[in-house]
Formats: sequence, structure tokens, C-alpha cells
Amino acid sequence: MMQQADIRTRLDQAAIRLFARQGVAGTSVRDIAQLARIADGTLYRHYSSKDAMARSLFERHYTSLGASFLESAARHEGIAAKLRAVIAGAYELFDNERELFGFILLSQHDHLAAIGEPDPSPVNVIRDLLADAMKRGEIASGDAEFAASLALGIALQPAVFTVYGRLDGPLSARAGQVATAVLDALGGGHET
Amino acid sequence: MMQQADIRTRLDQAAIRLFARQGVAGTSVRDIAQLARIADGTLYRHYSSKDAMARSLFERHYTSLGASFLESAARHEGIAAKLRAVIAGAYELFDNERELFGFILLSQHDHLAAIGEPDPSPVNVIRDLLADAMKRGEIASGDAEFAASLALGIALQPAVFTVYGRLDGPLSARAGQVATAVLDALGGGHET
DNA sequence: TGTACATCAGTGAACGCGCGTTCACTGATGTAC
DNA sequence: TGTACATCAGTGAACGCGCGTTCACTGATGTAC
Repeated sequence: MMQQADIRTRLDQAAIRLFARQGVAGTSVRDIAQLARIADGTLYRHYSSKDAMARSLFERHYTSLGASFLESAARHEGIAAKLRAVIAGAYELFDNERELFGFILLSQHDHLAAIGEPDPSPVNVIRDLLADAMKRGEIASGDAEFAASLALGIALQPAVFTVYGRLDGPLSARAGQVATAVLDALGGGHET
Repeated sequence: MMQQADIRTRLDQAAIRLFARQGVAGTSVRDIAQLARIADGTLYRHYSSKDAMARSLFERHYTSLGASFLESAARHEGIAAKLRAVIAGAYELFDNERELFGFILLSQHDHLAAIGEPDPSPVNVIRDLLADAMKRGEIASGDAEFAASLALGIALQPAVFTVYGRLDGPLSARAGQVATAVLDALGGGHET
């Protein structure tokens, strides 16, 4: 047995990197083992199967993103400042751990339908934030779920464009502009 | 030999349906053959490989979507009306051929990196539309590529939410609201 | 401190299954004369 | 009109490869006495 944390970390990171680039179905257990520099069978000391590993990694990081959204929002008052903080936090994750971000983005389709939204889901956090802002009259009221889809779309698509090389990074530099666009789209005031 | 068009159409539709639901890597040639009610080997009378089939289907429908965007835009004057028409057209495609739409959305990641943007790409059409509107002063000027990412994000995310069952269809009913949100986010005037 | 034993992460060869693809064959259609 | 031949979409059994997973084994670590 080598240093436990070391091998487990390499395993998880290798899987995330390959899943992000090639998808889960397009990545073989041997690909992962090779990149992590471990034996083919070692994965099964930590996860019951390849798919269970993908599910576990997704759920862990998806809910942790939701939790970080909650924390970012709680540190500020007013929907404008909350949104700016959430977007800035998400964009920093994108800049610093693009593969993790890409894995989460890509895996939504595979996992969300199957397991439902784990808690706290980033999407639900955004929706609740907007529902609250509507109640307070900070943005135009309406369907919070629909508003959340607009906000998420505005925030995510620049990330997608950056992945495709259509926009130059770092994405964090655009956080302010994006937050403003979200507020404009939601019919919010521009109070600082 | 049966009716050629019949078998070929069934083959293409079965592939699109399965690719949209399970991804290309997650779909086997036998899955496709079974759904299309053809023999395992028949695919290879029409395409040189499974991946070539996926690439060909994607390129065909992706550029045809781009062409339909161009046509929708050309039928109207002013960025507001053009955007409304493009979004309404795209949402009708979503409502009527959700699997085709889902396939295009899902396949972007697989194919765009590999083959680059085929012409006319829906994304480039939107960007050129916005660049033009900036020149005419119809929306705030800035980076057209970034503006295109905001517009696309606003328009696409409600579609994604609808796929996940977070929003109720039909999506076409939201086209007007979405177009307004795009114009707000881009700092455009609201002339009718 | 030394000895015996249990535990368990890690190894890598081996398993069998399902995959993408091939190919000899069928039979319907078109063309030549 | 009839006969001979070429073409080609469609068939499905068969190919071998790479996949996910298993398992007997290793050796480091912890625990009991």
C-alpha cells in the first residue's frame, strides 16, 4: 500500500479529466488506470463499477458547487451582489479547474435524468435566489424556474464558448458583465 | 431491395433518436439496426462507419439549422424582429423534432472540436446578426462573439430545462419572452 | 521488544461478453441486344 | 418480348478486438499478547 490519499486523488483526477474530454462511455477503465499510473483493478478497491464512479464523482462535485453557491450568496445582501458573487465564484472554478467544470457540465445529461437533483443542486440554489428576489421586488416577478433558466444560460454559455476557443479567457474577467446581463434580462434594478 | 428512401430514413431517424438519448459512444450499431428494423450490416451500405454516420448526420442538420436561421432573419427588418423570428423558428423545431434538436445539442461537443464550424453554422449566423446590429446601433456595441454567447445561452437554456422537465412545453410559447430577454441583456431598444 | 495474525489497498493476468466491422450471399432492378 | 448480365441495397453469421470486471496474490500496516 502506497500513500492512500495520493493514489485515490490520482484516480479521481484522471477519471474527471478523461470523462470531461471523452465522456464516460468514451473512456475505458484502462485509460483511467494508465493516466493515474495504477493497475487496472485498483479502481474497484474504491468504486463498485465504472458507472458508480462517474455517478459518485458527479454527485460529490455537483452538490459541492451548489454549496459554494449558497455560501457565496449568503456573504452578500441584495440580488445584484449575490448574483455577482455566485457568478464570480463559478467562473473562478472554471478558470482554475476547467476539467472539473467540464465534467459537471457534460455529466448533467447522463446523471440528472437518472438520479434526480441531489441537494443542494446549483440550479435549485439559483432558482431559490431568484424566487426570493422576486418576493422582495428586486427583479420583475414571474416564473422563477424560467428566470433561473435565463440566468443559467447567460452565465454558462460564455463558459462553453471559452471551452470551444470562441472566447479568450480568463472567464473571471467577464463575471461583472455577465452579472449585469443577467439582471438586465430579469428586469432588475441596477443598485450597487 | 425494399423502398430505398424508407430504409434510409428509418436508419437515420433511429440513429438520431438513440444518439440523442444515449450519446454516440453509448449507442451500438445493433441498437440502431434493431430500432430501424434492418440487418446489422445495412448501416455500412450507407455510411463507412458508425462515427462517420454520426458526423454526417450532425453536419447535415447543424448546417441546415444555420441555413434556416439565415432565412428566418432575412424575412424581417431590424434586430428585434430578426431575433424573434430566429428564436421562434428554433423553438418550433424543438417542439416538433425534439430528438433531432437534442442530438445537435449533444453532438456539438463531440464534433465541433474535431471538424471546426461547418458553414453556415447557427452560432456564426447569430454572431454576424448581432455584429450587424451593433454597426447599425440597434444594440449596444461590444464584442459580438461575447454577445452571441449571451443570446445563445438565453435561448438554449430554457430548451435544456424543458428537456429535463423543469419547464413545461411547448417551448414556442416562450419565444417572445426569450427574445425580449435577449434584447434586454444586449442593451437593445424595444422598437416593434 | 518480538511474534503471529488480520486487514486491505494495490497488482496484473485472465474471463467472457458485446462491440464495430466484414463478407459471401440474396434478390430486385436496370440495361443491352 | 425474352434472355443474359451487371449493379447494388439488404442480410445475418462470423471475425477478432477491447471492454468492464474478477480474483489469486503481494506486501505494508495495525493489533494482540
